[in-house]
Amino acid sequence: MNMHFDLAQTLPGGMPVPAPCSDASFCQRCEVRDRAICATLEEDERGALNRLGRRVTIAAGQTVMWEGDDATIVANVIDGTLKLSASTGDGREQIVGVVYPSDFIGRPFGRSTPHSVTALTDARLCLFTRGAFDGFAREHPELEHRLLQRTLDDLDRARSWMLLLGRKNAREKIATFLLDMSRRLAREGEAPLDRFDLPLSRQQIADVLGLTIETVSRQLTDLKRIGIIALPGRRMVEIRDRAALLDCSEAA
Amino acid sequence: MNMHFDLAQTLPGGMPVPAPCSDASFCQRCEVRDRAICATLEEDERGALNRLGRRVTIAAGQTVMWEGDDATIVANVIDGTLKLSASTGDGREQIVGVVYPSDFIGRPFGRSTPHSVTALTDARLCLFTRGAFDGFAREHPELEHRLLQRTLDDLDRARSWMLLLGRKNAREKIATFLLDMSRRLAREGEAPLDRFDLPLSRQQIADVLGLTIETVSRQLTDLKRIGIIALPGRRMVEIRDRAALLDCSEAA
DNA sequence: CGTTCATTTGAATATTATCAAGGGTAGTGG
DNA sequence: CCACTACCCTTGATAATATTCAAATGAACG
Repeated sequence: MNMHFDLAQTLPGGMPVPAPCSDASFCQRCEVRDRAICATLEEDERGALNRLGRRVTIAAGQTVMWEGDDATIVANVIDGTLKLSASTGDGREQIVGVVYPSDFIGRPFGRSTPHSVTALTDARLCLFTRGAFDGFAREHPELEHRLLQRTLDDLDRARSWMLLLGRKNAREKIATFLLDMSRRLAREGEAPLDRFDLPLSRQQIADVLGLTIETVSRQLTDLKRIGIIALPGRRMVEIRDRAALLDCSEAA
Repeated sequence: MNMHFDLAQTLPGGMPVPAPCSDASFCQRCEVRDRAICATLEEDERGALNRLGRRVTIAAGQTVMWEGDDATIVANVIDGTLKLSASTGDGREQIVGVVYPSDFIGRPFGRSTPHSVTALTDARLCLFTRGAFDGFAREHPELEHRLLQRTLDDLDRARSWMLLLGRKNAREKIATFLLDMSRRLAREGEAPLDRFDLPLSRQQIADVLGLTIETVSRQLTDLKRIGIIALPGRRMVEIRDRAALLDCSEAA
């Protein structure tokens, strides 16, 4: 059961597609209005962009875009966590990014989507068709500038992750990952968390770090054994000795 | 012996800094004028940008920017090949990008440079101070758009390299690397080369692929032994069986 | 012709992956 | 409320792959 946009765009997985939100109050009530790329738009311009977008709800596990597909949609993440992933012909997977509320997903100004986008939790998106978004962006340099800033940040992050993938050992990878999570899950500008719920399963952590699930499990157990972290629940992590964990991460 | 700009900007390594090229003909004769980000600017705007830039020559091995430094300069690559690299505290290095003529380097709109930039060959740059470039870019949406496109492409490339670093074995890494080189060294839009000179030493190849120099050497020797490639010289590679090499690369 | 540096090759070792069970937990239905 | 079942995670033993250490080869340069 696929539903179709009136714009002849299709979303995989048969998720409910609400009517266009012609009501400008959508943006005024938007949870990420101060952080998403549309934050710098004037009130009336934001209204115009809003009329191009659609609020969409995604169930955990649903894939929004497939690697290699024509790039037909882009979106702001309003709520939830999603993964960006690439995979080899024989099914090995690498998670190349994890996105959170206010992040932007999809590939504007290009032909095909270079990686899959899959919801890790239930998620809500503010979805645009490529044609509509690209056109609007070209006419609004302020929006493109925000998008550029975000893309530059993403690139920095991707490249620093390349150092992890290419040159760090399992222990260092896990330590770096935990510290990164503790920072990213904290509220904007606040101190990193010492206790948090991982949004990822062990397998997904392995896919982020280029390891196997067994190695992830063993490394976490080891860090627990030596008292650097505690694991109060399947997905709960507590950093008990941040300095020691930083030592393990061996970052530059 | 460091030389200083009159704009109080410093370039490491004591490379010669020519006077500003107030002569607009610099751009008209520029080798990369049709491909660099300035390509879409109007003639007079390009002249204005030109007056902000300086032609700089870099010797092979020189580092133009250091990881973690304040981001004070950006540049177009006019000629030569440079590497972008990150490293761990104990000196392991990962090359996170290789740039060629017409590429853009540096981190606009940000505080610090996330990775080092080092010349692999002698190189010529069209160099701008951050303040001057950022200001000009903000006033020229067309330029920012080109920069956005380039950054999006770089991000795609970085992420597909993450799949290689995290999930491919040595054989696959080497095969993917050779195919990538044969494509990137071909002229824009032309068929991939079957024979080319590597711009990288064995150690640098290792740093790109997250391997050791010995593993790179062994894999190349093996590929030669089974007749998929030939190695006519230290740095020369000939692809003798592209289909087989593609098989080895196991890309999605 | 000798020196130097990059590369290749070899042998031993280390790290991580793979294969194979075994435990825990949550959710389901009796 | 208590099995039962799935699924995820952990643990153990073994194997594969790449690294490390060491030495030899070879090309480039003065």
